Amino acid sequence: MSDAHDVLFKTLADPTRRALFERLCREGEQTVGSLTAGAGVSQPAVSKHLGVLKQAGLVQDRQQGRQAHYSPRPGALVPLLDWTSEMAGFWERRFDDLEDLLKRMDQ
Amino acid sequence: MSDAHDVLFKTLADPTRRALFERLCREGEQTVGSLTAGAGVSQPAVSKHLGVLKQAGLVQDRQQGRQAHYSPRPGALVPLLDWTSEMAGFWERRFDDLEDLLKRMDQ
DNA sequence: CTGACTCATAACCAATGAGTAATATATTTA
DNA sequence: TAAATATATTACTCATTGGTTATGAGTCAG
Repeated sequence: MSDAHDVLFKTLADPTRRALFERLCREGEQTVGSLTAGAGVSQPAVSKHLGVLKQAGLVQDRQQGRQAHYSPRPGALVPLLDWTSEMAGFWERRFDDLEDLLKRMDQ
Repeated sequence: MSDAHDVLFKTLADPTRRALFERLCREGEQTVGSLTAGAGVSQPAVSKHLGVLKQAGLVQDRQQGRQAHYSPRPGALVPLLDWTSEMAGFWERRFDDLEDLLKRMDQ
């Protein structure tokens, strides 16, 4: 029952977590320490959020010594983009139908 | 602190609620009764979800006698589409930069 | 007017989840 | 080896929320 959309929406619904993901998208790969500075929460909280983001396939990590470098995973947002476009598309189509109907009635 | 993206993601994060919105997008305007049939939950639950969707600007309602007709609100998904495109765009840009760098190194 | 019908609201319960402090693990440095 | 550093994990608390049943408010039919 719990499809890809579910995981994506749930993961991005939390503002702290979404902010972390945004920073990674804007600024590229960063360590947990760097991300913790600026996030308004503790280091364990950041670690947990990164774990959730990783589980959702939104980020990947690379271990280097005692530091963990996280970066956004390209393509992870595609299902979200698809879903949104599809939903918007349904309305568009119905709007076209309505316009067609009105045009036909206008004749 | 709680911006439009927050409301949209939080609202769409619940699968039951997202399913209701999807049905409205696919099939167009429907009454609460019609929506309750098929949603796996009680009528009050559906009403509450519709209230949240309405609060988020994702749907609108129209009263007709004792029935409430709900329909998706066009344009409500635009901020979501924008955000997703923007995030995907950041990676794109960085990817281009990387390619440029590799090309320059190749010379 | 009365009873049936449609939907919203109220009151409550159980589960989820985001946060914390404390601690464990692993790596670098002195 | 011992201390310091970087991150993950554990155990816990607290607020939020999605679900329920019961009921209220409004509308239509007999």
